[in-house]
Amino acid sequence: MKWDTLEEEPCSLSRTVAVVGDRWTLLILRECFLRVRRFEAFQSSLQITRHLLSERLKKLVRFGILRRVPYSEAPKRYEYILTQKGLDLYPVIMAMVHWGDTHMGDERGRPLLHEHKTCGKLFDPVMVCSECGEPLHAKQVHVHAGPGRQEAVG
Amino acid sequence: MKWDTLEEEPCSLSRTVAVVGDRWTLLILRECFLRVRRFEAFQSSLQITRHLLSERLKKLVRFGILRRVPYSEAPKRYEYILTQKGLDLYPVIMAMVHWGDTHMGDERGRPLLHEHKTCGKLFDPVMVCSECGEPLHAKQVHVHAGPGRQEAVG
DNA sequence: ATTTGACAGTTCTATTTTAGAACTATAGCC
DNA sequence: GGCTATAGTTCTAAAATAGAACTGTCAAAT
Repeated sequence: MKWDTLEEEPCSLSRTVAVVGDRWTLLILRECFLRVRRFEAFQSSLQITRHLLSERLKKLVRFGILRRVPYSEAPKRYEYILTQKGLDLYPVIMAMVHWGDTHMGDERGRPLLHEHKTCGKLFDPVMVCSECGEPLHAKQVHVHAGPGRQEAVG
Repeated sequence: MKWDTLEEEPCSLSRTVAVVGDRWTLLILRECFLRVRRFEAFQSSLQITRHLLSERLKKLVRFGILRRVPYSEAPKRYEYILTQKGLDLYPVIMAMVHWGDTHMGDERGRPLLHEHKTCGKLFDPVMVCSECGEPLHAKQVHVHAGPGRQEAVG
């Protein structure tokens, strides 16, 4: 497959996968949501090679998910901060965390607990229907072709 | 990094990424949710090489995300069906689809529309707090170390 | 009875990506 | 001048992926 054109496929999943669909990118985003911002900090917490980290950060900046912001003038140094587009990936990351909590746990219990500051409680993320508010399940959803596609895939 | 031990890291995101964190696996799962079940069907709709498709399907079966179910005795033929563990990946896929709809769209509009059979309406998936039901935003969440980890990462 | 086609893979080589380590560059501090 | 911190770049070796061809089973067509 031509990964360089994946982002133009008439499929929103493909387009998302084109941008964040690899191991390192997802792990880098985890660090971003844990407030990591600097090259050295990413590198040492992930043990990613400097070369790949550099590449992935450039790509995330290019797609508008991170902003490269100077924090020192001399020498010039930058940090990488989530844009709104990047912050909007939170449900993707949290959905993966929740699946891992549910299906990949061990006897030691959860690695992290999440507190919702708004209500003060420890929570799990739940995906609901924007219209009726009920939790979503794959079997209750029917897919239609939208305007961005000729015929439905299934 | 040692990808073979990623699934044992004390981090639910790492563990999830270890299983579904690559381009082909995510695309294969999309097809699964669109009711694709057979080797030839995956191969022709994704244009994935047969070798990689074979590998990825084996891996998904090994992790209990797909079940390999015979549908013909002679010749022996199998199809791949989502288990409950696999169906539980729906929020992950839908979160990615929704992000793509929101941030990677073009002038043609959405490729697919989703109808919630329960309420009959076209919807978007929304991630909410299990405790108070409010939509989740990264900045309203505070992370604590859980029992499965010694010290918090951030 | 032999050929053709469908299906579900496996095997092989060439190309691309990633890992791992070393190197570059700027500037502050001792 | 030498040491450290930070943010990269460059190089070679190893691993993963692409692309095409091949295998094996059986049914249906010739």
